[in-house]
Amino acid sequence: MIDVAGTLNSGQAFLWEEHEGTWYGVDGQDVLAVDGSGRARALSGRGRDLFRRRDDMGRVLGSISRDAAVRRAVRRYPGLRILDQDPFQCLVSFIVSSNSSIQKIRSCLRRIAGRFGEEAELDGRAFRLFPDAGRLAGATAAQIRGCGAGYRARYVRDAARMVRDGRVDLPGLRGAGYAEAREAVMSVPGVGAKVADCVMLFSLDKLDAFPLDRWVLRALGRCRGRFAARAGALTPRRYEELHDEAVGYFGPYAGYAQQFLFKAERDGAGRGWA
DNA sequence: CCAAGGCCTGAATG
DNA sequence: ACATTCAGGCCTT
Repeated sequence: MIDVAGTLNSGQAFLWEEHEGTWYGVDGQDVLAVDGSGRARALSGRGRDLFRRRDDMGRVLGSISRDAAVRRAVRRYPGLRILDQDPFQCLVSFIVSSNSSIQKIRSCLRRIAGRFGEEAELDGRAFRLFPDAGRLAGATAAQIRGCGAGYRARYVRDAARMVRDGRVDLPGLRGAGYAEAREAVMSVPGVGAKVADCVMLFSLDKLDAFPLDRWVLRALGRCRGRFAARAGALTPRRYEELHDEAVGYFGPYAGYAQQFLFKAERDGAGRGWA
C-alpha cells in the first residue's frame, strides 16, 4: 500500500497540495491528480508511474534491510516510495534547495511556476505548469531572484540554458549508468554531489543514487557504528567515499534506504514537511 | 586535497 | 523590538 501523503511530503517534491482527498501536483508541463491508491491521472493523458509501481517492493525492501535502523524506518513508513518526477523541474527544485528550507523551496518554486509557467486546469482547478528550459532560460537572473531564489537565481538560469542548448540531455541520462549521469548532472552550475544525487534518484531512474545531507549522515551514524567513524564534515572526497560505502552496504536499491532513513530522521527530530 | 568564508532570505530563536 | 542563527550546499580562495 502506497502512502501517498507521506511520500509527497518527504522532501522529494514541492508543488503538491491536497483537495478533497485527491493530491494535485505540477510535474513539468503536466498536472497530475493522485488518488488514495497512488494512481496518477495526468492532464496530458500520458501514462505516468509517479510512484514507481514498477519496482518490486518486496525485493527492494529485502535488499536494503541489512541494518536495524533501516528495518525500523521501513516498519514505521511501510508505504514510503521514491517518486519518478519530471527531470528539469527536479533539477531546478534541488538547485533551489541548497542551503534553504522546505518551506522556502516550496514558495520559490510556486512563484517560478506562477510567473513563467503556462496556465492549466484540471478538475476545475487552476494550476501553473512548471516552465520548460527554453522558457526559463529566457528569464533574467533578477526575475528569478524575485521569486525568492536568492544567489541561486544565476544557477537556475544557467542550468536552464544548458538544458535548452542540449549541453545536458536529462531524459537521455535515464538510460545512462550512474557514473556517466553523475558527471553530466554535476556539470550544471549550482549542482554538487548532493543535489546531483537527488536529481538522479528522484527523476533519472538511478536507484543507486544516495543523497547525503546532515539528516542522512546522522542516520548513518545509528547503523551500529558501520559508518560512524566517518561522520563529520562532508568534503567532496568524503562524500564520495561515504556514498560508495553506503551503496556497497545497502546494495543497488540504496536510494530507497536513504529515503527511509531521511524520513525517519527528520520526523524523529520533529521537523515539519510544509 | 582540504579548510574557511561568503552567499539570498525569511522563519525561528535569543 | 532587534540581532543572530539556521536552513536538506555550492563555489571560490
